[in-house]
Amino acid sequence: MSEPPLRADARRNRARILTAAAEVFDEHGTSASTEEVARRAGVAIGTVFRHFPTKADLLAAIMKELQDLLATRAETLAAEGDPKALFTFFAQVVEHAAGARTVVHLLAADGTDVDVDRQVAGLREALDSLLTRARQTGAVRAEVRLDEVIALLTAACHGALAAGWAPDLRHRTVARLLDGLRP
Amino acid sequence: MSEPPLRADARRNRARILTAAAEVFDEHGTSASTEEVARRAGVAIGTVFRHFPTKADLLAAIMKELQDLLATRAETLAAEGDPKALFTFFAQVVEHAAGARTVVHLLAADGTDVDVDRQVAGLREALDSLLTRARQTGAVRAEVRLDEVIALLTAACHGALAAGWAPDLRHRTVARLLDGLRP
Amino acid sequence: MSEPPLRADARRNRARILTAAAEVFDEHGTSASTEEVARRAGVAIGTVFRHFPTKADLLAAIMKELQDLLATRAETLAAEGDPKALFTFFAQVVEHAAGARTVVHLLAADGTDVDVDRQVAGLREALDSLLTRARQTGAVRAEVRLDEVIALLTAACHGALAAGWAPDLRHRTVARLLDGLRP
Amino acid sequence: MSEPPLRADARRNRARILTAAAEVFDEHGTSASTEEVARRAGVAIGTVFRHFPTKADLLAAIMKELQDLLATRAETLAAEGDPKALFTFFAQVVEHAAGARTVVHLLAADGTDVDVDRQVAGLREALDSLLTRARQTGAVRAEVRLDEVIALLTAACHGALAAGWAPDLRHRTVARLLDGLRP
DNA sequence: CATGAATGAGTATTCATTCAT
DNA sequence: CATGAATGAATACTCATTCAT
Repeated sequence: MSEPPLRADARRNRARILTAAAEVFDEHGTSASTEEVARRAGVAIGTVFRHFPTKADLLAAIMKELQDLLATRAETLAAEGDPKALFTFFAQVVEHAAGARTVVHLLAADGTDVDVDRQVAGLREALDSLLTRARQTGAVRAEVRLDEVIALLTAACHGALAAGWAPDLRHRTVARLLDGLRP
Repeated sequence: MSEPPLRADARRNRARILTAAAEVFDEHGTSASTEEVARRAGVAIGTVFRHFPTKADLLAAIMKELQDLLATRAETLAAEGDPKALFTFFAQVVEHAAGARTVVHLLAADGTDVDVDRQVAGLREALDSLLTRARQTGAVRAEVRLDEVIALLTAACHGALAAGWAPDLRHRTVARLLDGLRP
Repeated sequence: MSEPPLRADARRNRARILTAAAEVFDEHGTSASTEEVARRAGVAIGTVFRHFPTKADLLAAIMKELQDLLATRAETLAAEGDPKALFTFFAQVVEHAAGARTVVHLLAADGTDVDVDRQVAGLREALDSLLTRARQTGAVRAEVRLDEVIALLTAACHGALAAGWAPDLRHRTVARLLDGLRP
Repeated sequence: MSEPPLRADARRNRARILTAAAEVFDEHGTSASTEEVARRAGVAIGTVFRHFPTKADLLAAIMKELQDLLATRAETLAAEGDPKALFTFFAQVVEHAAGARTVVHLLAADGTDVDVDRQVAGLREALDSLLTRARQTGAVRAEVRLDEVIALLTAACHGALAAGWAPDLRHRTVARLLDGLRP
């Protein structure tokens, strides 16, 4: 279970690769070549495969990172206790997605074999807290369920990304989506 | 502009290829091989490339067909004069998207070079009629704009497809989306 | 079952590839690269893979060809009715093996996944005829069984090839082997 | 010639690596990875290459060890004076080969660059003693020469290994081979 | 026009070997 | 000396596209 801690240079390379991969896949989609990732990271191709034995592993690792980031952000918001935190978070995630393909892949399976479902688990809990709080304070209608919220978020991210909504349209669209949750 | 009329067998082949391509790309995504399309259509690979000089051309043609289909359907609904026709159409499109990747590609560019924007034009008009009518009768809030409706539809289609929402979840999610448009 | 007949150029290429492959694998072992085979055959790499979708398929095809050759030769000898035909055939095969790795691979599995056993079937029958005849005429002891003959032939081929026996030694060794079969 | 004596742990590592390598190459053939050898030996890959600068060196070392083993065994048998010791030894070696690829590689070069000929020298002498004794006592025909015996042994080992003869077939085949040496 | 064989650049992955830690 | 991360050449296989039959 607990791997031995990585050597300093290895950890640095792992990080570099992840960063490069996120960039490359954001720019050219997940069909971009691993070689390009290696080039951008400034390492040899073998190094990429030493850290991530498979392209799918690399993709999964990117998603994991992103998931951790989002989950942390959601937890922070939840801790602050603002009843509208759900709306804030929702909008933030969509904003992020507008610029980064990867967010979208985190929220819904793509075509890749990466099993996202399991990875969304962490995010799910965070969203659940936000939703519960919003319901309790009446910011959201009582019958709105967690899976619907996730579905709407997924849809918005996909849309924002794939359709390339301009900022203004994006904001109005998200507003309409959130309107659907209000009492 | 005006191509010479195709020979009967050529026209039949063109149709077969389009049908086969729609199936194949729906099943395996746009990364499916052109060879597979040819196989399914029962023609040789050369024939596919004679009709569609590029894989992108083939994809574009599929979308064009789908666009025509949806536009027609929207116009029919508009002609019937039901104030809630917009909702009906919206739901229908999402249902279709749930089973067919291609709808999604019609509504938003992907990674392919296909210029969808121009293709959505026809659909745009049809949706505009539906929206106008819905606004006039008060089925939809006055400030809801056309681009928002398209954005929501795009998002829902992408979500339904990519996330593979089960029917129940799909219906509830679409309901929430439409709730956002109501007064 | 019955494939459509190949176009003339395709058949020519197929033959060229087989010849080239036999040469290359004889020279460098089965670990030689498919690219080298293509180069030697004067075709592009894709062509090799169009004819033989897998390296194993290519190897299998070579063996099949060789098997057919040997089986034919054995049948010819059997038809002539010489009681010592088994000895003649045995010696011939070993001579061939001395120069060509591939013979050896026909007679025994290697490390490759090629299922030789099934392929030897044809040869087996031919050898059986020769052995039966030899037993009937008393050229070979009654208790000698077919599998032993095959085993000895396998062994001799492997030895001749791998150890690179000089002609003189090869002949004497085969003589000793055959001595073991005589009454 | 005289290397500085190895440190205790270094000597232990060398031995471990040799044992592991013998196992691994027996199981997966010489194309097995050096990394796998390291893993099995419980050392890092660098350690393997420190002891054996090249994969070929590692293979050569294994063979050297095996050669010493067999030579010792042959000498012991020769010392005991049994006229049939040659047969016994022959059978033993083949039995060993049936389970261990490495024996085969000892007796004949393969595709590797290892120069086996020189290595067989020691074994040659031992076999010579056995053969001489057998000839003197009439257990073997007078005209049987040493190189033929070696060739037969080589052949049998290759056959037993590559063809995977079942025990029963193996015994009968060896019996036939030895029959060829008898008066 | 249709066919399907040929092309060849592109991709993920492996592995012997080197070298900084 | 041992470690194990980095290297990068090599390899099997795929696929859009071209073109001779």
